[in-house]
Amino acid sequence: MVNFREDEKLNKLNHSCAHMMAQAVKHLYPDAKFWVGPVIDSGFYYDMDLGDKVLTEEDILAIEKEMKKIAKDGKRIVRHEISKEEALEQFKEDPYKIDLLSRMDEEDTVISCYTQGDFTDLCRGPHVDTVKECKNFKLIKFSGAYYKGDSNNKMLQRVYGVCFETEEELQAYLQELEDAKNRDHRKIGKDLNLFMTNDLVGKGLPMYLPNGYMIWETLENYIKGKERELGYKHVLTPPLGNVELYKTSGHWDHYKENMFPKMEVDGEEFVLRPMNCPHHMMIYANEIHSYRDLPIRIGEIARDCRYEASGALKGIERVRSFCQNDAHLFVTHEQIESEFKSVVNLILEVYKELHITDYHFELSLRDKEDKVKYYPDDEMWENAENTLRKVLDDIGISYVEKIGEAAFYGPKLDVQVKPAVGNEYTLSTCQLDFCLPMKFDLTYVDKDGSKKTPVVLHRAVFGSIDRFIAYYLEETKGILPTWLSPVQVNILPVNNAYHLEYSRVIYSLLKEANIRVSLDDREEKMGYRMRESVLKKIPLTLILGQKEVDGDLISYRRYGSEQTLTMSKGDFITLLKEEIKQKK
RNA sequence: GCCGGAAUAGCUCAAUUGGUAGAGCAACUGACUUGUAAUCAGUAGGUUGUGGGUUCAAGUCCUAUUUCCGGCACCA
Repeated sequence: MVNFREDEKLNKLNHSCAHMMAQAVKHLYPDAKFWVGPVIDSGFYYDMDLGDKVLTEEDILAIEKEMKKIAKDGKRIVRHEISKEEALEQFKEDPYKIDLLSRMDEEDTVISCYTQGDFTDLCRGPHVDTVKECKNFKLIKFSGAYYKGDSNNKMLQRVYGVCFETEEELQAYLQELEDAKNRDHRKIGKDLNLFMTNDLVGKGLPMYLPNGYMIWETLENYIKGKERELGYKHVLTPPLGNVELYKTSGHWDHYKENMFPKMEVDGEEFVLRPMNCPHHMMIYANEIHSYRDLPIRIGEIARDCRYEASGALKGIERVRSFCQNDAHLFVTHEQIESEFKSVVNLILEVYKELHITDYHFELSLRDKEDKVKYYPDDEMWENAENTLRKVLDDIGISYVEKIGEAAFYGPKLDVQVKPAVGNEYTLSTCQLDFCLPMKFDLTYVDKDGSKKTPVVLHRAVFGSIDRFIAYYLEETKGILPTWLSPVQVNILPVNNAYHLEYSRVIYSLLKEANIRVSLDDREEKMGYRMRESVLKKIPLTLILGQKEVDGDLISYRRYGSEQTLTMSKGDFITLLKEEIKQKK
């Protein structure tokens, strides 16, 4: 999908279009005041103060109409410069402009403005030459947005739009947006009967249906297998714990607002756990460890519950109860590098095997100024951050550094992906932590007999299984590879009277070979059953009729193909087994 | 949580300015006995998310509430 911010031409065009929209809004709402109107990856927006006015669908149409008029009129966009003093004087009635001007550097004594017809706005530019060039635009969506992104502030009106050089490009883009809705995991999940929610159970609490759970279980077994190969030991811990556990870890202080409230039982206070690190810390603390035991790798498919804001909930991507594919690696300082590398390599390997290609790495660092959120130990942070940088440079993967995105206990490497609809999110993560081991007094006995504090790596390859399934459904448009498909083979007897018996034989044969197989023996026409098989996106549909019975053969049709191939039973099973093994 | 929008049969959707809640698919029954994306006929299916209100009359208007959707804020 096109990126408006990175594409130089589109960036300029969309920025100009944002100005044109502001001009149209000013025509319709003369008292309108404007905050910022940047170009973003998906187009442009403008944040506007319209007093008490809240925009409606009709208003947006009216703004579009006014924009068309302005574009048709085709005024030139003219740049001119004024001094900061002049600017302060000119915009003294506009608190938003004054705010912008006050944020500029001391050295910025000259301010640039852009004027088109009756509209002037402060702006660095650059812009296109005339508003005529902005005629191929569309306003996409609108909503309230907090002034300066702070929920304590007033809510402004934000309108999003896109602008292209040609009408054809615009239409193609709008079509892409439409198509994206069709691969939304919420739609696929409903269509394929993968998961559901129920008001009586509660919002943000998805339930996996047999098909969805088959995908879940297959992914769980896959990742646990990978982890076992790397020496992870899996454990099972309860989804709640004493609130003291979280006071000790620091999570209570940092996140109690986002936890389900504590409950009292027999004089003790419990919380549904928002994460399972503390449980794993206690498992480590359960026995004395020698330096010879490290690294110790504890893994768990662990259920956590978080009180996510109601407005944040989305399908199975953001929920209030989910399962992390979590693990904690307890290591010595010397082992940090190699273990961190091993985790990154595991992530890369899994992505490769699952054919995930559209992702990028973010190195999330602390904000040095934020003394509240981050554990106050400069040396620790410097060390941790430099270690992560070194490993990433060694492996040779590119990443962007994000200041202020670290966890309160340490820096982390996040793998970011973008869903069909909505904002990008973290799929996998690996976090370095010098902090929790100290808080829980974790130790190991070193060579010289002294007690040392281990370092912990928190990591999740499938951040949460729920979210991973959401992402994978969107990546594959619901057309899952055979190894992950809830039903791998669907058998259609041509005529039950003559071919059902043979179909049952093949069904048993596949079942014995551990293939997930179904037999559609309903008294319906072939076309009807074939249609359903395709709609369910079953990878392989077997057609068994007289030809197959006589020759002891099978014929199959692959999803997405109209070809039918015939081969021996044995060859088919071999082919299938290989395909599943290869995760194609 | 905040700003807006939506909610009609299991699913996808209809229902003039307020005036008898419908259709297709799915389900069920029967006929058809089938070679690659929908065989035909019939039956059943609803307190229009929920609670109040306005009205002779409410799916439609008002109000509260729940859930979902689009953004914002949040995301250990």
